[in-house]
Amino acid sequence: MDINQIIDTIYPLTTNSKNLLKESIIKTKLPKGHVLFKANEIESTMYFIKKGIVRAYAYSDDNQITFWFGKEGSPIVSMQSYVNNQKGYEEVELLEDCELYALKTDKLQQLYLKDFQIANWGRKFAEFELIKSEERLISLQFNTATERYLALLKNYPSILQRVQLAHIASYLGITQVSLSRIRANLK
Amino acid sequence: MDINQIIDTIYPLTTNSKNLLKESIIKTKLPKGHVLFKANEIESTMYFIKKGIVRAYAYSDDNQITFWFGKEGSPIVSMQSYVNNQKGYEEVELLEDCELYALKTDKLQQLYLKDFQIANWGRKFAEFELIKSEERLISLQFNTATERYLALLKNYPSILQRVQLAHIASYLGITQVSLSRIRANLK
DNA sequence: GAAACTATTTAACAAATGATAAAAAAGAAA
DNA sequence: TTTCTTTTTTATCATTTGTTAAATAGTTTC
Repeated sequence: MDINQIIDTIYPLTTNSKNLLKESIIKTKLPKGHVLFKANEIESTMYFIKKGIVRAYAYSDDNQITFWFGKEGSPIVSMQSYVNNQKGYEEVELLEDCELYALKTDKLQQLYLKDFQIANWGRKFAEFELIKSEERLISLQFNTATERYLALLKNYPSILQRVQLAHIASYLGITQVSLSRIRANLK
Repeated sequence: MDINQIIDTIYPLTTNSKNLLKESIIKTKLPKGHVLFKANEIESTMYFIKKGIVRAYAYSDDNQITFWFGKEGSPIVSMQSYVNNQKGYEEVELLEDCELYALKTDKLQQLYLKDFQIANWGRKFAEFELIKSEERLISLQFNTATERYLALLKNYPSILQRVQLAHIASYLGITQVSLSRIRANLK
């Protein structure tokens, strides 16, 4: 997905502001398995996914628990770093070879204080992420594991081809054994 | 909690911008039991809580499931209305007599496009709500019901004195019977 | 293709939670 | 206080999910 489309979907900018923003964005390629963010670090870069799929996870005891998947068009941000300049708890791993757009967050913060349009773009960015977060929260709190699994397949049919079931299970808040059982019962 | 403090905690504004924002804010009192937001409506007002406590809930079949508590200083917003001008799924009920600051969201949207400071204020507002939503999501996905109950008590010790256990149970994602059992086991 | 490795499923039992009903406790009203 | 109502707890049994271990299926490497 092209960077122009990604930017405009969030909030359409005038040519001037858009160029200002794009000046700070660099395209990069990184291989499958690369760990983009590490836990307990302040991340200075955010990304948008041009091509590929990634997961964010955190450790609970020794277990990795996946709590987010990103695909084409998704932003990759460590929210604690982005918002509060503090260490985050999450790690982000590339599940496929990826093409990413990289953006230094300190540059973005400067633009927020300099450019009116970009400030509103940043507002809409946070608002849309908030909507997504709320939807996921409601789904975790209201629906059973089976319902969440079916909803995930509906919203993202190709995920089974792209992501291991172990990651999907922890994303759903259950063990892999439980997911296997759920899948067996659906047949 | 005073409106100046609420505004400044989100993002400190210059006197000018702050007055502009405060011009659109009206103080109101509403009684315990009042339903502030109804499901399937576009809400045109957002609030900040000066005094009191409220809950947001949605229906799952015939059951009300509480997914958020607001207390002094909290904003009350129907996110779907606020962000997308669409109907929300939530209802908001006052659990105590409340003093609220009311703000018409269309006025706020106008200010976002007119005042640079207020645009950045709105950005920080969404960012902080996003941080809170992510924290809650992680807690639902990573922790057991017992852990979530203990964390709630720690973060909000007076909640037991102010909110019925039935609301707390559904907030934790369990039945009231389960919560009773957890409380009994902790003794 | 065989061996080695990884991912997924199945099995068996334990622990946690749900559902329903009833009892007990707490609070409100007469 | 006494009664009535609401809230919370307890008890019982069903269902779901967790844990551990083993079996099967799928991939990669030589």
